[in-house]
Formats: sequence, structure tokens, C-alpha cells
Amino acid sequence: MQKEMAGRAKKKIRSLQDLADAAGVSRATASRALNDNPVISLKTRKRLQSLARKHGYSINQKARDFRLQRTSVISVVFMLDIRSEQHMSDPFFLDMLGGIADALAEHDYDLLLAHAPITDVLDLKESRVMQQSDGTIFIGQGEQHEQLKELAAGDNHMVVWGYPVADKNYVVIGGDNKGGCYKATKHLLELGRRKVAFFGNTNNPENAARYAGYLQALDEYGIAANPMIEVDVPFEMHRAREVIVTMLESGVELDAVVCISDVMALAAISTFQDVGLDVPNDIAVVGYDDISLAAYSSPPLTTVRQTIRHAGRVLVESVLGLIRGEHVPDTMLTSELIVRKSSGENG
Amino acid sequence: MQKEMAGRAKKKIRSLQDLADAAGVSRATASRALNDNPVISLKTRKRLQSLARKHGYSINQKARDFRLQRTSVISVVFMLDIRSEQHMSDPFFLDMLGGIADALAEHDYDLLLAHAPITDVLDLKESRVMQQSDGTIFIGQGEQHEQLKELAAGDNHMVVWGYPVADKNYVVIGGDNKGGCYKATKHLLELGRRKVAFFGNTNNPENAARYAGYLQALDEYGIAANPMIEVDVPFEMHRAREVIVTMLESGVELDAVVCISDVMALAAISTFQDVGLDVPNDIAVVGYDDISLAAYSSPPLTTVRQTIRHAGRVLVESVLGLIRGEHVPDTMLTSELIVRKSSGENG
DNA sequence: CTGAAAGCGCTTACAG
DNA sequence: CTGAAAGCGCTTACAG
Repeated sequence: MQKEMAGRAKKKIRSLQDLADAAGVSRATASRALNDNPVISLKTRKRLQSLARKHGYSINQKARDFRLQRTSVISVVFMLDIRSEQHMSDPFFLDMLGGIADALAEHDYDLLLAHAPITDVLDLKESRVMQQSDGTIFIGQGEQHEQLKELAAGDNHMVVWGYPVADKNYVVIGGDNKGGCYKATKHLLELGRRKVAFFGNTNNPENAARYAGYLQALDEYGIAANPMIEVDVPFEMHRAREVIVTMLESGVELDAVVCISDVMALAAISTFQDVGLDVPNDIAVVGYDDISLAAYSSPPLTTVRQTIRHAGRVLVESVLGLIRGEHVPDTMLTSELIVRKSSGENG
Repeated sequence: MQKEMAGRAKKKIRSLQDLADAAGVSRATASRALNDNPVISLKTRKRLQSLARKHGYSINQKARDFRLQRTSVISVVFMLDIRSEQHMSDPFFLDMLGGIADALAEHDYDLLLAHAPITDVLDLKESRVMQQSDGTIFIGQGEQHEQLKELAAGDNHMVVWGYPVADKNYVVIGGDNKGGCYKATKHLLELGRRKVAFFGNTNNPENAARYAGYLQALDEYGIAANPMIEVDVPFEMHRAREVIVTMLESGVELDAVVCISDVMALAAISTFQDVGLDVPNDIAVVGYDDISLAAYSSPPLTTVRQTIRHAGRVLVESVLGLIRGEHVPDTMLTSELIVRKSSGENG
């Protein structure tokens, strides 16, 4: 008897079968008990659960997922646009990723990160990213709207951070890009600036919407857009600097800049200061995103706040909704202008 | 006959069995063929492989992993130290994560991100993080060296980004923190600064090593450490600002600062400028990490470069080495001083 | 060179 | 309320 108990105590419980043996029930009962299936008597459930706890056993989720034909994995694809050269180290991405990771963890999903530059999203169709995950979150549309449409035509559970495009067939979550840039531009105009440049490209829907907001504000003030100061500034900072310097040397005049991201705004400020221009006195600068560093630049950055972490949560709730078979609407999050010193006044 | 072919063509191939049926071989042969097992005739292998390609079938990795009793997942734990309040959005983390993600992808491993603040690492022992992954990468030791030791005492495959501690039993990859901060401090001393402060806490091994490097440089110049200007500055920027302001108001004199991270250095510069101090003329500032924004602050930041992305690769290679059962040595990556304008001179 | 059979750790419809 | 049995999609030792 002693011997038997000793033997039993020694045996490491590594599977449901082990646990069932130790408790003297079947594997089926053990499974139901640990899943708190009410068809099992409360007493048996409690007994099995505490036995499991005592032995440090918990259900093998991978086996469970396999049996249930699911993965409990959501993949996240950063659509780093090669042409725009936006860099992964933009803090915007990490904040977004953090929001997504937190929300997924709460729902017991794992996060599969696919961030290598994607030349053609369709390649993902046969990759683990889409095949071995229950859903996919795309961060940005890049210039691949058509490919995203084709992916969405499959039965994939996918949501996209971006801006709605006319004929889209996928769920879009995004900020109010047009309204955000409208507010930013209007703010500069209200402060008396009249030669307001736009720094950034417009080759994806989000950026195009921001540009539209910029134009709308100019229009309200009866200012014609000046192509000379709408610059396709690359996200990559070394190149951004070159482009900006070239533009300044061309002799165009400007007294304010609306930038497509905070990182670009920081690069612009640094470049202006290098050539002896004062921000905001000579040139006012407004960014976009409100990354945490924005408040600590010199001067502190006026910017359009995107509630990035919250956006991450919305993306997660949306993709999980799709997985549950629900109808999921698009979401547009509001954008708020945060006024600091880089635009002059206030701050 | 026609009918049969039509039927066959229509049937969607979703599993090895489907493929085997379509090819007229056994499931076992199909498995070996797709894995390019040379025991199968080359002809059969090629035939099966092209058939699979034609039907867009690829092996279900999750089922394969399950059968092979592995997960193909490496988990990454960011040891966000609650006391030091270093924020996840520090670009340092994203660069590191990017390096890790790239390297893992090359080896066909997935990345499970666990970044919620960990109060007690031992909680991970029973979580998916360690149970359902083949290995774990910890970013930072925080103040949990003892707990990491206990985890390592299990048979876990784990590597830690940090700094070697005397009685450690886990593999450590890290920068030359002591040497890096030594160089940074010496650089300031060589430029004639004599009242050099240290901004940061020393409550984890990495930071303690940096502090030691700072002291060593001071010592070589015969300067005694002044406790008044070794400030436990929190990583969180709002609080950092408060602490710095309080210190300045206390009337201590300083003409240079060595900061424990670039983000902290940027916060410090911003704070100094706010109170009317000029950087670098009144106070020289040196950071640590060389995040990509460091070159674009105002003034551009002198800092100690950590080859962050490369470090990510080394972490991955090391943990995969452990999984393969190899002996994996510690690695110390060199640290290089990048001189820009925030320290005065050059840049 | 190929196949039949066992089994990875679970869940659940079915039967009692 | 509980159990025996089938099966999720694979791989591999064993036998031929």
C-alpha cells in the first residue's frame, strides 16, 4: 500500500491520461472536468481541477487547438511600403503592436509577427501567416489594395488598418486621416501661416486622405495648392533630409509644414535647424501620430494624436468578431490635434 | 473514365491522405516524398511534390509540429521593469524585436510575444509562454535574477539579454555595458567636463555595469563620484522631467550628463532647454543605444551604439543552439561611441 | 523502395 | 453523470 502510494506520487502527470489515472476516472471525464463542463458533477470537477493544480498540470493547448481545428494564433502583417521607406522602428508601429498584443493576450490568442517587407501580399496566401493562423491583421494598405482584395475574396478572416477605398471588400479600421490633417493645416492657417507645405507621399489610401484634408483646409482659406511645396518626402530619415535640403535650395518659400508622421516631422525639424532656420519662428511644423517622444522634441511637437493602443484593441476585437462569424463594421477613430510649441503660439 | 477524372480533379486536396489518394500512393509515401526523404525514389518525390504544388497543398505545419512534439515557436518576454518605468514604446525594443523576428523567420520559427509587465517571472512557468514554446528569449533581467535562475534550473531553453551576474546559470547575451559607459564618460572628461552626472537607476545588472563604467572613467581622472548628481531617473518621461527639475532646483552644479538610454537623454535635453540651459554649451549630454532618432534630435545625440538588430540575431541563434542540444556560450557585443553634437565639439 | 499501423494529447457524439 | 471509441493531420519504426 505504501509502496503503491509512493509509486503514484512519484509519477509525473504530463497528460490528461496521467491525470485521469491518478484520479481513477476516464480521460473523457478528466477533459470535461478541466474544461468545467457542467455535465460533470461539481464534486468531480473540483476534485480533478485541484488535483491538476497540485501536480502543476495544465492542458496542452497545442493539442487542444489541434483537436479543435484551430490555432489560437492571429498573425500581424506590417505592410512596410518599400517605396515610402517607412521604417519598422517608427515608434508608431511598436505602440500599435503593443495594443494588439495586449488585447490578444486577454483573449488567449498568440501573436505571429510577420514584418519582413512584403513585396506581394499574395505570397502570404500559401504561407504560414494565413494558413496556420485563425485570422490576420494588416497594418497599412501600402499600394496593395488590389492584392488585399484578392486575399479578402478567399474566406480569410482579415482586418486592415488603413483608410476605406471605394471598392474594398475587407474590414477597415483607421483614423480620421482626412479630418486629422484638415485640423492640422487649419491650425497653421489660423496662426497666420500662408505657405504651408505637405511633406509625405500620397501613394496609399491613408496618406491620400491626409493630403485631401490638407487641400480642403487650404481651399477654405482660398489658397491654391502649390505643387512646389508638396514634397514626396521618403520616410527614411537620411533620404528625407536630402529631399528637404534640395527643396530649400530650390528657393521655394514656405513658413509651415504638415508632416505625414511624427518621425518625419522630427527629421524635418532637425534639417531646418541645421540650415539655420528656427522652428517655429521661421517655419512651423506639425506632425502626425503623437508618439510618446513627440512631447520631448525641441521644440515639442504639435501633432495629430492617433489613439494607437486603442486602435490595436479595436483591430483585435474586429478580427475575433469575424472568427466568431459576426458581421463586423468598419471603424473610424477620431483624431485630435495636440498643440505644442513646434507650430508657434500656445504649447 | 471522364467522369472519374472530373471527380478527381474537383476534389480539393486538404490533407496528406487526399494527396496520397490522388497520386495512388500511401500516406506514408506522400509524407516522405514531401519531406524529400531520399529513401523514396527521386521520381516519386518529384511527382508528389509537383502534384502538391499544382493543387496548392502544403503540409499542415501545426499537425506536423504536434506529431513531432515541438511547437516551432519561440517566445519573447520583455522584462519591463515596473519600478524603472521603461516604456515598451522605446524604439530600442522594436529594433530588438525586429532583429529577433527576422532571424526567427529565416529558421521557420514563429514568435510569441509576451510583453505585459511581468511582476514575477516565475508565473511564466505554468503559462503558454514557456510550456507551449520550444524556447524563450528574455529581454532584460530586471530585478529578477533569482527568478530567472530558478526558471533556468528547469530544463527550459532560455537565453537572456542582459549582463552576466556572478552566480548565473543561464546564457547571457549583451552589450559591453561597462565599456560603453566608460567610453561615454571618458569622452566627456576629455572634452573638459568635470561635473558629470549619471542619469538612470542601477537596479538591474546592465545598468549597474554602465554605472561601474562611469565610475571607472571618473576614477581615472581622479574625480570622486558625487552622489548628488547620480540620479535615479525613471524611464518614464513625465516623471524623468520632474526628477531632473527637482535636482536642478536643488542647486547642484553639473556640466554633463551620461544617460542610461537615448530616450532618457532626449527627455533630459528637452527638460534642460525648457529651463533655459543650452545643450551642449551649458550641459553636454550622452545617450545609450543609438536608436534611429538619435541622429535627428536637436542637437543630434552623442550616444553609445548597441548593434541592436544584430543582437536580436545572436539571441535567436543562441536559443536555437540550446534547442539543438549544443553548448552555447555567453556573448558580449562590442559597444561603439557615436559622437554627435550633444556632447559638444565634433559631430 | 513502399505500406500498414501506431500514436502525438486532446475532445465529443454516442451509448449507457 | 461517466466511459469507450473515433479522429484531428501528420511521422516513423517495423516489416516486407
